[in-house]
Amino acid sequence: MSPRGQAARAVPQPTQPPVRRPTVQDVAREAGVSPSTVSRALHTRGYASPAVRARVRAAAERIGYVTDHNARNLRSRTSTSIGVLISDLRNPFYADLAAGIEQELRSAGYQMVLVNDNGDPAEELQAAETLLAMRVPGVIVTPVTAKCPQVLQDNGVHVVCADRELSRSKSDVVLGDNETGARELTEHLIALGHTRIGLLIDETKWSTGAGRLAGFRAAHVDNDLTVDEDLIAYTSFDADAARLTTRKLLNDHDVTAIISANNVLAQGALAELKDRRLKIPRQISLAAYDDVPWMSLVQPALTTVDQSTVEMGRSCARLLLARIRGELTPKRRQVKVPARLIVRGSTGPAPR
Amino acid sequence: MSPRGQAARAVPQPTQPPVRRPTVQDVAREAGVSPSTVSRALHTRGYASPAVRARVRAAAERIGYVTDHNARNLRSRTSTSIGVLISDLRNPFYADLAAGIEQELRSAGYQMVLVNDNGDPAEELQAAETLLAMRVPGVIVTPVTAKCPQVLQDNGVHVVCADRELSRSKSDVVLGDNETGARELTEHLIALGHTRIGLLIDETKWSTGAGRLAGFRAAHVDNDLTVDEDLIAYTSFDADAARLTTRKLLNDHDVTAIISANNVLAQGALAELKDRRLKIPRQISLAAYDDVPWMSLVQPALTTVDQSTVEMGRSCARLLLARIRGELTPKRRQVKVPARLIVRGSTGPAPR
DNA sequence: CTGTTAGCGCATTCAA
DNA sequence: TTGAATGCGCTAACAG
Repeated sequence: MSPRGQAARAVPQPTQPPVRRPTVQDVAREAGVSPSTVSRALHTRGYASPAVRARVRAAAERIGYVTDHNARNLRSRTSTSIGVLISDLRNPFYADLAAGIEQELRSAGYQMVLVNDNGDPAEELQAAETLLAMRVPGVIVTPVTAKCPQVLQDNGVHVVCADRELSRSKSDVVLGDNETGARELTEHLIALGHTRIGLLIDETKWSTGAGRLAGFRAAHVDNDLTVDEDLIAYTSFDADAARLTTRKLLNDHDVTAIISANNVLAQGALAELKDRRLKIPRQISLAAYDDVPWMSLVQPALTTVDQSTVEMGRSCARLLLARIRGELTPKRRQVKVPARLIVRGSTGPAPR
Repeated sequence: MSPRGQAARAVPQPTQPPVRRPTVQDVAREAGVSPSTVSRALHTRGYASPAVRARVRAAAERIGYVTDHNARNLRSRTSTSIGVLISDLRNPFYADLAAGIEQELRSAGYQMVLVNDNGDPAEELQAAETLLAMRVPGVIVTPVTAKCPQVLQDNGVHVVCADRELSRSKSDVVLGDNETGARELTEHLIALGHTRIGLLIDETKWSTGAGRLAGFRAAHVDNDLTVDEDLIAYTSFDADAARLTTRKLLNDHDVTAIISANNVLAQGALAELKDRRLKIPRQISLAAYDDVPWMSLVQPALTTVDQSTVEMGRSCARLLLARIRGELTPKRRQVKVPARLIVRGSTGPAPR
């Protein structure tokens, strides 16, 4: 194996020759027309008499003809495969996002090539190159690095960034309303009398973390509270780390409520609270950004912000397809998907 | 839009002509060799002197050459795209399965085309046709209908059925050890003194449901208990239905424990138990087949059977690739992934 | 080991 | 409205 670079990419194996599949030639013979007529009858709008069209389709059906996308893509320099690059399929957020994307793509006749980049810049870039090789017309990505969208766009591939944007991106983007969502969540707690609220957060460089933090701050400001910076607990992106960070937060400070910035961190926070046998919400309130199913199953159910993740995915797909079809002005589009506060049992009045 | 049939399939839009990308010709010129030498230097093993190979790769890198998969696939009659057909990406079971598949495929240089068929035979079949059009060499499917694997195989596409098999399938298959898993889970309850155990199950026609039911029965037989058929509560496949079925089960029978046959049904069962304020496991024990993350988060955490779902996905991919590469004898392969009992807090001694 | 030739299956010119 | 000719970009034969 070569060490690196594009030549390292795997290549088709000497697979046993697949069965010979019918071609337009075969259909043409069967229908008694020319190959080009078959092509037009099957796909192009206009340019084929209804009679011929019917005959050709019948013939195609009869002999089991199925268009060869490779040939079609090669010739027409288009493709109906769309690349989707996400960070972690096992995280319900990304799974929902992908589900929304796939649904919309499929109903428009497109296919989804899904790559899990594990949030790793190298894998993300490698994936981008694979998608370039596939000549996909567009990619939806939850970006890790600006370089990935960059490379794709430099090669004429349309890009929609999903969930977050990095610095000054030139691509279309679909974002959740992180600031509003976080503000409402924080205000909900403040309204319950909480003044010492811990924020468990993993990153603030992406627009997601930055927005949620901003909303958290804004809620304080709007209510004449000052944010105690020590209550902003920066942690790593996994549940175990979140648990340890929560432990430290509770040891060092007397917070009456905790907000976790996403669904994964919430797992860690909840685990720690349960471990300490703290009564929720009597002794401490817990709330989470990014509602996922388990949050309704625990007792008490968690107060959360629902990001409409599936809809976010659908939006991404719709936007990308519109772009590909040339239905949009050159101006960069930014779509915002609403965030919705869902109050459940895990938040209550602040203990005195 | 035409009503149905293959001609209805969407076709590439008149997208704006993409940027012109470098071809082997360009690389050849840049490196001062012939196109075929470029091809060999870049991909084929052997048949190119190290010097030339290096020169070609450097040239390719320099001008930003990226292989065109469409052209390559067309010419070589192979493809590195693999179809994956699953029922519900939002269900963590399928998400994990897909994640395992993708991981293994990607590390072997293959791409995953993911289709969510929603457990619908029509969508499944439609997806199969799309994958035929893409000329994928193989497909991994959690089958809904026997027709789907059938159609694919008839067209020379290798198929691996994942998680379950339908009737006498001719395809390779990767299954969980449902019978053993369910037996161990049931025996665990029996050992705790339970004799009236409810089984919440949605289907018994697929090998999954049938296997789990068989394991449930076997455990009873092995322990000289007779299965009360009324305690086998057949339900629909969603959580809400499971909840209603659980309600009925509890109303009509005095079970001391409930086993749910999968992770979705467990949601319904748990919801109903909580709604009734039943103390778990003091008043009733609850156990679930198919461990997913939330089951460790609820209080008490659920006793489950872990299906090694990600590993199951990896196995599927490995098996399929081996088949594609022709490394396997013609004989149909059946891989069994172990099931593992995980005892947590939701199961306890039977109340007297 | 390398270059030349040919053609994968299709959609698109252009003529008729 | 249809048919004939062309070539998308690549790799498999073959010859050298």
